[in-house]
Amino acid sequence: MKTSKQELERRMSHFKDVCRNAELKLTRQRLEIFREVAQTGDHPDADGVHRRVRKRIPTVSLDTVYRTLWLLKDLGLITTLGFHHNRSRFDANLVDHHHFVCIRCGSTQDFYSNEFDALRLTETLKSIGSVEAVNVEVRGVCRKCRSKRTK
Amino acid sequence: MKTSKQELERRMSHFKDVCRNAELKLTRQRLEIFREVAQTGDHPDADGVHRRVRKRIPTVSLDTVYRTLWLLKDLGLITTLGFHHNRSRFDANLVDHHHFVCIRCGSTQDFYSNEFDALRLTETLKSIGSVEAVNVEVRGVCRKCRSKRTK
DNA sequence: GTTTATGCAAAACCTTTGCATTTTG
DNA sequence: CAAAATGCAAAGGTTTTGCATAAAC
Repeated sequence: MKTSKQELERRMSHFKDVCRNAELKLTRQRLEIFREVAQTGDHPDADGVHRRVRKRIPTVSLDTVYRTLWLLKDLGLITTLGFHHNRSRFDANLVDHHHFVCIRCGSTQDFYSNEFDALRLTETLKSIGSVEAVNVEVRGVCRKCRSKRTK
Repeated sequence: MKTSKQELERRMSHFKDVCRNAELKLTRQRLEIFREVAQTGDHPDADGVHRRVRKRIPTVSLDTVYRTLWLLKDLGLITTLGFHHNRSRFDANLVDHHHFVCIRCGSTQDFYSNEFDALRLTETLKSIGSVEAVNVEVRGVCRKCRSKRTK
């Protein structure tokens, strides 16, 4: 699901604010790299971001993409999610949400659930440590993959 | 939490059954690699398994450990879980459970929760695909790390 | 004895780092 | 102009692969 124009603009503007506040330079690379992650509904890896940003900035290098993505993570502008095929993947959706991961093709879709968000933390859990985030990962086979091999 | 003697024996015997069924050879390496994962309560990466197995079989190579771990996964005898520092981690606990991951040290602890297991799948979710497993990942700071830097 | 698994070494892969050059504020 | 970011190339770390040797059935 692609990000709406409105939401994208909100994210871009927040991104600029945070950069200015942190006295970070607003380079064309940073703008395009963030826009790419903020714009897409899937959860691209560094190489995917690089490939797409290169369409706008043909000379951008993969290491700049990596440096920028980790920087964005440090700034709290994006998060990382579980790997697939040994690659980190990035997500600019900061609203509480959960993931459906297809065990065949690895595609990940966001979904929302009041019930999942309302999960109470058990006593056992509290004794393990202090909780920062609860994320539900649902694994299964997505529609596309199901229709491919329906036996 | 270490696996009980009884449970370990159950796992070993299941492992042997599955191998025989698949006409796979029961080598000393396979036995010790599986035993190592089945025995421990933490969720070691390939290097960790290799290091520990080498105590019993000093000549075992890292690539055999990898090949065996992926084989065990294909056979459904172990599962992989989210990465930490770019390393795959392995888990022989096949009973429904959830994970607490420490965002500082990366240690992962299993926990059980009837409430979490009973999560109903919403309609939205059903439309995304068929569900195989629901896993809750709780991120936070574990007790050890909390006592280290209590500011 | 035949088939399969192992160990070795080298390759493949993703990610990070040092440094000269370019760009931003 | 000073400070910081980029691009390049090379290194670092994990995982995979080809092939001869060794082990299991």
